[in-house]
Amino acid sequence: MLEKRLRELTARWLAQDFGAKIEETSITVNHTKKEHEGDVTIVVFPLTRYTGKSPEETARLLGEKLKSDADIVATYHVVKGFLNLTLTASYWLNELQKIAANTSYGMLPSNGQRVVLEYCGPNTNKPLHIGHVRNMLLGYAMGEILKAVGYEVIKVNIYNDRGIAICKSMVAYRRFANGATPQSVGVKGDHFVGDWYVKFNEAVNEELQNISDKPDDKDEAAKLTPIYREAQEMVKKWEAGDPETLALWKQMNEWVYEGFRETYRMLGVDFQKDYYESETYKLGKDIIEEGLQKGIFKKRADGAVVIDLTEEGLDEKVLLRSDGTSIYITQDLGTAELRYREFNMDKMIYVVANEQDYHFKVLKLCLQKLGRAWADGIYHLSYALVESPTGRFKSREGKTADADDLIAEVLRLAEEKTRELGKIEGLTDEQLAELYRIIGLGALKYFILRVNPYKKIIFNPEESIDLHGHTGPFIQYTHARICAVLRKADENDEVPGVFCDDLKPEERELIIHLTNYENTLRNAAATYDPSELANYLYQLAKLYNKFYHDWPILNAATEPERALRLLITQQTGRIIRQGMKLLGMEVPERM
RNA sequence: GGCCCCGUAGCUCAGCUGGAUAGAGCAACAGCCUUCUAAGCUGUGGGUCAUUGGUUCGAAUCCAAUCGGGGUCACCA
Repeated sequence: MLEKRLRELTARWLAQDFGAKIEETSITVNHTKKEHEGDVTIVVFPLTRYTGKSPEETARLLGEKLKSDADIVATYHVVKGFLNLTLTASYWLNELQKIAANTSYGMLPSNGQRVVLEYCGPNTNKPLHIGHVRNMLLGYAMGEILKAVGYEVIKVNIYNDRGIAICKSMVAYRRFANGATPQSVGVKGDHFVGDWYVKFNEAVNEELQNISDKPDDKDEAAKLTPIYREAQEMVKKWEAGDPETLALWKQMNEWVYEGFRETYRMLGVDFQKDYYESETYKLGKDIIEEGLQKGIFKKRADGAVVIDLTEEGLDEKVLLRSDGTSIYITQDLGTAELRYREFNMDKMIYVVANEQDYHFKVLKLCLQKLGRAWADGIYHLSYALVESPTGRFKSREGKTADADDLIAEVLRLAEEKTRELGKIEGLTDEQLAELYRIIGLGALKYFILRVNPYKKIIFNPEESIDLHGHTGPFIQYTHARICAVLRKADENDEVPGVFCDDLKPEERELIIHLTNYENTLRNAAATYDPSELANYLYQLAKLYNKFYHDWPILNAATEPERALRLLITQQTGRIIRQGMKLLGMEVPERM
């Protein structure tokens, strides 16, 4: 790699001419800023303490050295303490050809490591909302990026399928539905069940009016209503294994899963394994026992098991209820252990909202204290909420937060815009529907993925989904353009052979950017941040559009120029397609 | 109140382990389609990088404090 090589050469120079031993990593090699001439820049300020010379003189000496030693350096310029190197055209041409010849460019060899990636994690009492969408897009993209850099990835989902929430839907259904089904009323299963959840809350409010002398706290008051008590009863019946309750529970959850599967398919996300809280909620008690025996956990006077994390700057945390039943963290401890036994993974990533930062700190600490070496590989991919311009999306606030509605809306926008532009003659209805889907989802997915996960997203339903500028469709459009060029090139049956030996600035920049692709992937994986890839692809598309605008490709003045530009075009298209795929986005061949 | 995260152009966001005159998009205005897709390209205006202090050759970036916004501190998940 170029930067590494320059660092080595610089370090060797310092050693030979000045007897200085320095860490290669302490030498900064950057891309040269636009306003200066050059491809890469070595910052020489830190080197002056070894050379004992001024920054300018140091840069000049190093420049001379590199120019004579490294045959890839064409010229150099010194600006203050910056050494700007321009590499030879043949170096860049060679890099381009290496990329073109490498069929697995952007797919690094296996690193022998396995990662379990948990994402989505919905409750089964209501439909998916925009928060889940961010979660799923992040989780899916992260998984694909990790695969690309050499991990074996097992994506898993966890369903919170039991407890008071689903029982509320069940109670309302039993009371008011008269045996209706999603099929009978023509409603998607998860929405169907969610509607009964809403109905439950309405019923609570109605019954509340008949209760005098109720507490000020609304949640406390609700617990006094008959229908709420019925829900609590149902939780107990469920835990007791009452057949009738279990049957209804299974039926309603199955409706929900059917609905979820449809949304997953629409978003293009997948899971290799599902976990259900109803199956894992009792897990973890043996770990609690182990912790007690090792003296890491302790039993409080009231019987609850706790861990003291005050030394780590946290609090004392309850891990098991005083009545001996599991709570969230108990089962998460158990599930983690279970997964390690099943998969023997090197890393486990949880894509979960940042509200649970504290929980995952505790979880990781507990496992580490228990001596689980693999716990070091736990990473909480924490992401911030998606908010409306007026603040947090409330599930009751309306349609805008619902995942399915959101998807439908972006598809509609894509169709409207595509029709308006009218470049779609000759496409069948199926092809058109496919195109709207690709573009609409591209807009939505890119909008969410381009933002750093730890930053909150302000989502304005009216304005946020754009098809111009820094967007998914912009990148998709660039790909469609590239395809159009390549189609026409094929017709003329040209064979790229000889290349021209000088590079236009736009060509040079594109090639440089293409050579950064694998590094970007590694970075995105190491920082668990798909937005790095998203922004890289935007830069790439932008550079290509500039190049496309400024230089004729098919009608280039000379054959070597034409061949070079076609190769650049082809490789740019390839990286766009690949990178977008990792982010979960498709690219059309025309639009 | 303790702890955690965020604060960059009117709006939405980049800015890699400290490096040159802080960048994109949207919105506004002005241009570019007899040549490969104008969902594009070019230009103009727009900034006390929340504030103050510190670290050093150099700070949007690191440290501390302050001010704003959010989260969390449940035997909920």
